[in-house]
Amino acid sequence: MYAAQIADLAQLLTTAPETPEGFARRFGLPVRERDIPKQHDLLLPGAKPNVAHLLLAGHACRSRMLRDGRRQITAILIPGDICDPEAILAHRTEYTVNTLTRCTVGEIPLAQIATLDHHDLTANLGHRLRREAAIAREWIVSLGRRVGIERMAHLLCELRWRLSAVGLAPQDSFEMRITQSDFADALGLTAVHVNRVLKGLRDSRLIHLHGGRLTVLDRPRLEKLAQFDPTYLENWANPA
Amino acid sequence: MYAAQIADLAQLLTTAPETPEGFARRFGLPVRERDIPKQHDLLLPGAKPNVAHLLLAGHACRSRMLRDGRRQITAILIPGDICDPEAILAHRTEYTVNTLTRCTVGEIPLAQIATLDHHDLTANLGHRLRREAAIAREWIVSLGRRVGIERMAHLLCELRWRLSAVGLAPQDSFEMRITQSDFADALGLTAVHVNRVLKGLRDSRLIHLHGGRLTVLDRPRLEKLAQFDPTYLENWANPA
DNA sequence: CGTAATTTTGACGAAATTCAACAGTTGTGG
DNA sequence: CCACAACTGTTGAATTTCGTCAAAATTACG
Repeated sequence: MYAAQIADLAQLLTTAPETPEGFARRFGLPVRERDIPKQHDLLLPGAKPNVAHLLLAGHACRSRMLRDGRRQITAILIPGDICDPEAILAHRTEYTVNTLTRCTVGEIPLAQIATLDHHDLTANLGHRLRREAAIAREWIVSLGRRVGIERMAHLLCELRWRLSAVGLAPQDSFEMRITQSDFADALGLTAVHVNRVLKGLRDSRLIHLHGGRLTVLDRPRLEKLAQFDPTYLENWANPA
Repeated sequence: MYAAQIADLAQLLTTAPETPEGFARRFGLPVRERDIPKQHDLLLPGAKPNVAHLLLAGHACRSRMLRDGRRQITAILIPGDICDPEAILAHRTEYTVNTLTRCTVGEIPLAQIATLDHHDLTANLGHRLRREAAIAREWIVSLGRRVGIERMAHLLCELRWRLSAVGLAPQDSFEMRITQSDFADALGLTAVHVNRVLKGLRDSRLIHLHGGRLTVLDRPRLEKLAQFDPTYLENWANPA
């Protein structure tokens, strides 16, 4: 009975998230809204959550810490992303999720999700997981073969694209309150070097960054510098 | 009718691949064996293959090339791995797959796979894809936050673990005919630096490398240097 | 409005790259 | 089976990219 509804979940890949009430009305799934402060843990590795976490507002990340304090962010989450998609299937998280800014997350009970049509559910989640895998591959390319400024440029291109896809980047401008230190942990650089790299992009008149809002001033030139090819983000319009 | 058989496909995650005849007998799937020379393309991005490629022998990789010739390997494939798991679900490859050594691949017609129980198939493929995603996350950590020698140590720990899991690394020793230049493209380093890093590991008596065979001499110390935590590879024993 | 967090800048150092030359290995055809 | 060519591995010196340390300027926040 939920089959037609959950199939529409695909829509969440291409539209901005909404209020829990609207979500519940559209998809027949109860969502409990919760606000989390910035720089807080949302999930720990090995957790067995009984709710799925849908990011409604703010920016979060998956990250891993080495014993000596070095930290690497493995994914940046934006509104519309599910923080722990594999936990829904495997009932166990693999990583830490923490907030980068103040976040609003929607909690959907796994018991509710289990009542959905299994075929549609795995199709939708598989879809998201393949998309995330494609993004991870491109991060590997960035970290391995792009120099600092190209790496930053590529991440900004990716974020602009993804935010734009959910309607959160009008006029190539979007809210970006992530700390330079967090950018560093995502890009495999130091905070100091991130600062220099951002200055380079500003001096080249490629971006404008002020008051937590980032504007891409010259998208073609930024994408050329980053060698950004959005193919890996496209072709995900709808699950089979 | 194939349900029980394909469920056993999980076994391929934990046993060495075998001859096409044995495979066909065990799983009821026809496999055409094919030999590919080293450094050859096996799949190109955007291809719509009508067979799935199971690596039976040798080493291959997924890779991406930037316009200026820089190349990054995003995954190393060993016997038992499926080269293009998402192509089975999405009917479209996202990346290039090329051989690093001479390879034997088993080709399984997608039409045959389509006859299998859908639930078991997605469970098995989802399983593989989640495992690969976990490996990709750890590569991101390596490329972002480990220095050269740690990066190489970590990759060798990963390969030893995975090869051991399919019975191809007795006494912590395994065949490794991958070029230093290919190691470089996997680790985000230059071939020259890979050479120095390998010399460092040899001089520290952590590994022995001769005649295409790599032996881990001091596994605890190598894993400590790499901060290798195999959790991300474990817990994949069987799909749900 | 004051304190903490973050950003910015400079000087210096370490990790990795580039360039170049040479040695060793592998593969091939005569 | 040898000779040769092509590829792969090894090493040194100079250079670049990025990191570390430190301090000042700016911004965010209770």
